[in-house]
Formats: sequence, structure tokens, C-alpha cells
Amino acid sequence: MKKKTKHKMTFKNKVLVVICQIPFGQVRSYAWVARKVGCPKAVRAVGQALKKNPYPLLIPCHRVIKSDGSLGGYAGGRKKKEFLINLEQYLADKLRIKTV
DNA sequence: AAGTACCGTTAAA
DNA sequence: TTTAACGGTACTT
Repeated sequence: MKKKTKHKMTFKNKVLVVICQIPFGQVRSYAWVARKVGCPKAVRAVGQALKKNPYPLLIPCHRVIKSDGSLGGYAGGRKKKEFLINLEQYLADKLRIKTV
């Protein structure tokens, strides 16, 4: 049987997939994501995609920060973003989570 | 340190 | 189909 699931692999979709592959307790930059999806200059588009991500609870959009180390934006508030990152790092260290 | 041009995509008109 | 906006980046003052 064939599945007719037409995966519309849009840019946004790819971005979400890439984001999901960021290991627990780690962060990447928007530029990193952009490169990963094949459009190194589409950094703003990445931000757009994340902002409009359909599953904010399922996708670790908080693990994406700016290239210079600043937090960047966050739909739920930068404070939360910072908190989440700190929490993850704390847990990763405390529980010795093996991050590939 | 602060300002600006630019990139690619999306949503809305 | 056209326009405007964006959770950034890199280059210039």
C-alpha cells in the first residue's frame, strides 16, 4: 500500500526537524540552523519559522540563540528562554545526560 | 558600541 | 499576485 502522504517539506518544516535534533542541554545559533537546512542566509526566515512553530511545547525552540551568544527573541518571553536553557544545562550536568 | 543593509520565507491584503 | 514584517547576521561607521 502506498501512502499518499505528501510531505510538503517546506522551509519551516525543515527548520522544525533540525531544531528537534539539537541535543538536550545544548544550544545552536540561527545561522547554524539556516546552514543545516541549506539556506545559510535565511537566518531571519528561521526565526520566523520558530516564532510561528505549531508545537511550542514539543519543539525546543528555546535552544536556538544568536550567533554572538545573546538569547535572541522568544515568543513566550526571553526570561523563560533563559530559564529553560539554564535548567537544561543544569540537568544535563547534574544527571550526567549523555549528549551525543 | 550603535546603526544599517541584506538575506529568504511567511502571512495577509 | 504584491507587500510588509520577522525571535538575525555581518559589515560599516
